[in-house]
Amino acid sequence: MANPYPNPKIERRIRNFGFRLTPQREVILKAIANLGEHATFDEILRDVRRISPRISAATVYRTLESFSRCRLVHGNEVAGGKLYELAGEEDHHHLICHKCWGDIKIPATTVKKLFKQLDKQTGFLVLGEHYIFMGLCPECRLAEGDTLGRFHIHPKFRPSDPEKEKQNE
Amino acid sequence: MANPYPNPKIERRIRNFGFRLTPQREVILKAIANLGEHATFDEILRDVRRISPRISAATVYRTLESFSRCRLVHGNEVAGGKLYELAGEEDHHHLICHKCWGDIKIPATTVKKLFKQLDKQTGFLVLGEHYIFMGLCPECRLAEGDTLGRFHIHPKFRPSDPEKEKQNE
DNA sequence: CTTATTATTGCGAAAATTCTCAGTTGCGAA
DNA sequence: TTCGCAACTGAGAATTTTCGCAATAATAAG
Repeated sequence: MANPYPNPKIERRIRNFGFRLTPQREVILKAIANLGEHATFDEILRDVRRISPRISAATVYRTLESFSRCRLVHGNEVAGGKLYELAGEEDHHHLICHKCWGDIKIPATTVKKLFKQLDKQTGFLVLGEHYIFMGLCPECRLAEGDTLGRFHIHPKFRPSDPEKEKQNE
Repeated sequence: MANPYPNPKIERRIRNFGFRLTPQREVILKAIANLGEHATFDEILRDVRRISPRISAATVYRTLESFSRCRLVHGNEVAGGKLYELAGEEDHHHLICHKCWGDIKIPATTVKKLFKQLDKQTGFLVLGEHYIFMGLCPECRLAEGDTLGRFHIHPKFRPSDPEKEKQNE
């Protein structure tokens, strides 16, 4: 999607951290970009293998870790599993509804105010630029009834999900 | 520490969610309470086995999951691993310094303001009551130099940590 | 271009986590 | 108290994730 691999900014970032550019990493980065906002490990591996079937799972795990370290991708634990996303130009956070799993993206500036206040009160400097806040979106708030309390599992991580079945063939 | 097991509030919570009280869960809950603020799975399992050596790891995994669902414990991904803590009376959040790993606890009310603002702007109702914000504590901010950028691993999860060695014998 | 250094890779093994299943047992209802 | 349902447990299998290692190849220096 955004930031295809041959990108001087990205290359510089990787090298600045002492990491190296390899063909495998090119494929993996492209896969994450293609998959959009929130990709699971399985989705990434599948996409990677479509291009280069010989890339090992271990390499993908390790690359994801490396990319996280140089903040090229964000890896976030969400309701039962980890979701990856390419770190774009503008910092942002997510509001994810744990009922319909809708995702509202908010600019980092909205949250900056809180962080400034925390700084004033405690002297602590918050550095993360990609937090996920769980809760209820406007629609689900109205159509409420049960939810509150129960902890739902993200559809992508549910064992018997129609979405997942499709991909398994 | 707080909230030892024979506790009507806790029992009610568990049953309200359709979960059951068992001797194993009593031991596990006590272990988490004993271990204090942030316990790893290994620490919990070790503590549990000291009391009841026959409790299986699978049971501990499953119990931790169940307790999380009824919000009796908070499980949080922190720099390379998951840390568990008993959900106490007062909701709170954590500011963790990724340099010295100090932990500043802040009352939930401090963050409520942000959530209210998010509500006003988007209509989204944030429900989480136990977020962890990573960054730099007042001391490490001054003594800075390198850090920024690099992603550190929490001491409890470092493969060759003196802390961990002690326990392994 | 050549060379030395060292991060990276793929493989198989190891470790961690989840799952399956048959037997138990908590607990609500009678 | 007894009964019956369904949640829970332990053991082992299955799966996922990490690790160790020898071979490879990206990078920087000459």
